[in-house]
Amino acid sequence: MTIVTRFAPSPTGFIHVGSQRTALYNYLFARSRGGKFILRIEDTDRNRHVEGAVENLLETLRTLDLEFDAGPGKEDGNGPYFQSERREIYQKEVDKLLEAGYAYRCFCSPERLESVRKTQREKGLPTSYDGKCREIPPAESRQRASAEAHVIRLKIPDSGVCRFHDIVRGDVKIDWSQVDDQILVKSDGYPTYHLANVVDDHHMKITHIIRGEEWLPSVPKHLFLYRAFGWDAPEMAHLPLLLNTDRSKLSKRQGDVAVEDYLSKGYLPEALNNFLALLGWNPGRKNEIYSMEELIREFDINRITRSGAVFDVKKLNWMNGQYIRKMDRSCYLEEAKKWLDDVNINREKLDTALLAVKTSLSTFRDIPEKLEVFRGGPAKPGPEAKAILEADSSKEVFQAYLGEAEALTGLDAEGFKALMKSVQASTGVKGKHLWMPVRIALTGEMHGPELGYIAEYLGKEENIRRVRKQLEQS
RNA sequence: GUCCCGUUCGUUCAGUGGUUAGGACUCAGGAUUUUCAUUCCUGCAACAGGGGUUCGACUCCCCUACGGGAUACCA
Repeated sequence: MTIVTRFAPSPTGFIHVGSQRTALYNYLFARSRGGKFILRIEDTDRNRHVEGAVENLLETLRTLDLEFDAGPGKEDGNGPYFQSERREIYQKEVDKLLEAGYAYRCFCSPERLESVRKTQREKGLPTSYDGKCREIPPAESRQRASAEAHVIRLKIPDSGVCRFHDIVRGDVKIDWSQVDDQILVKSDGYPTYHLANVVDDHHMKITHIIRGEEWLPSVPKHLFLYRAFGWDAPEMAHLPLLLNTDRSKLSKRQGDVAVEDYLSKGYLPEALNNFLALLGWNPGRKNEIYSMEELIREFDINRITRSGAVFDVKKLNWMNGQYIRKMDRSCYLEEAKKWLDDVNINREKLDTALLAVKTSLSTFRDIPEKLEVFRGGPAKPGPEAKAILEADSSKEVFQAYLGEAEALTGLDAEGFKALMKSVQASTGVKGKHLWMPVRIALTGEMHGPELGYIAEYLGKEENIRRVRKQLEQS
């Protein structure tokens, strides 16, 4: 049997990182088993329609390298992949349900429903539809349907228990009495998620549903639908939720939740995938860094964790830094150049500067700040730095430095090292006492990237100018 | 309120009856380095509580507590 999974987001404008993980797991599972991964757009809520959301979604999925085998713009005969374009299909299917008595029309107003719920809650009863329209005779129902606003509801059994198996949760049982007569078709004629997802999953031959834990309580409704239609239900795996630091459901209030937010903050898609993959699953090895190929090779749906996972940015930062450090020279430079914030930097020697800060980055957005040391003149030294500059040995170093530097034709990192070596030889000053004064003379700071890079970036003339200026001042 | 799911270091993930309870992130200390960063080493730190079952429970069962989710003409 060919495995078919799907990612079925509703296009609300951006992809939640939780959704990214769901998509990723669906993708990994399908790929690891030689199956197919499908993208379906769940746009049945017209009130939540967001312009451009689908385009953005497709673009983000592309960036994340989660390629689907069928979906919008990639038809395979089972489409269309927008639910809004599948209304005739739902209509046809729901008619069968009506015919067979598994569903019924409900003419109750939203106001009445709200008041019913309210009294139920006050009495401590589970809130659910009270079944007022359940027993309207078919003929009368049909007649009223043409004139009155109505919805179509599922006729859930009122006793017994629904048992099912979930790959992540194991055996779960829910009393049918707890299950509501779910609305299948809204008064505007659009299907609800419950109807649409069952019908589509069947028609699209989905074999495994991998989705968030919030859907677990709805499973009986879906199972009832499969049974009513006479279809086999797919296997299911309900994923644990992603949480805020305080363990509440990951929300916008407490930080970024959109994939797009993280991308625009300079996180690499690969790092994001790697990080999210390990939130709720692990291959049982000590390693933490996995390429997409490795994730596909290692992924095992039976090793998915059951409890919610806090989205820990600190670890993401570390991991992203690992990915940045691992990038080869040209890839790194190409990416890094997208993150410059102004032109106040020597373009010709930009590469030198960027390479110099590579190991200190956790995201690409750190670049402008890290590049600070390269632009403008040296900073004004602090008290501690000043003390170092004023030491006698420092003056000796500066003098020797100038003498040696003048004779040079040019200055690169390599040449700088040689230069320092010979200054050390001629002055007898070494280690910290040798390097610190030079660092401070060149940058004004006591910390920063490797000095060789800085010297190379400044060039011979500027080196001499700054050191001379320092010597004259002290 | 009702139903469902969950609970191992601060975080994340291992560990499925007998382990000095392990790795990673964070944090602290140390080494390397011209500084910072990197890298490496070391350390701190956990089985929610109570009952069972068992010769023996982090591991199995029950209860409690706590956390989360669902209870929409949203998905």
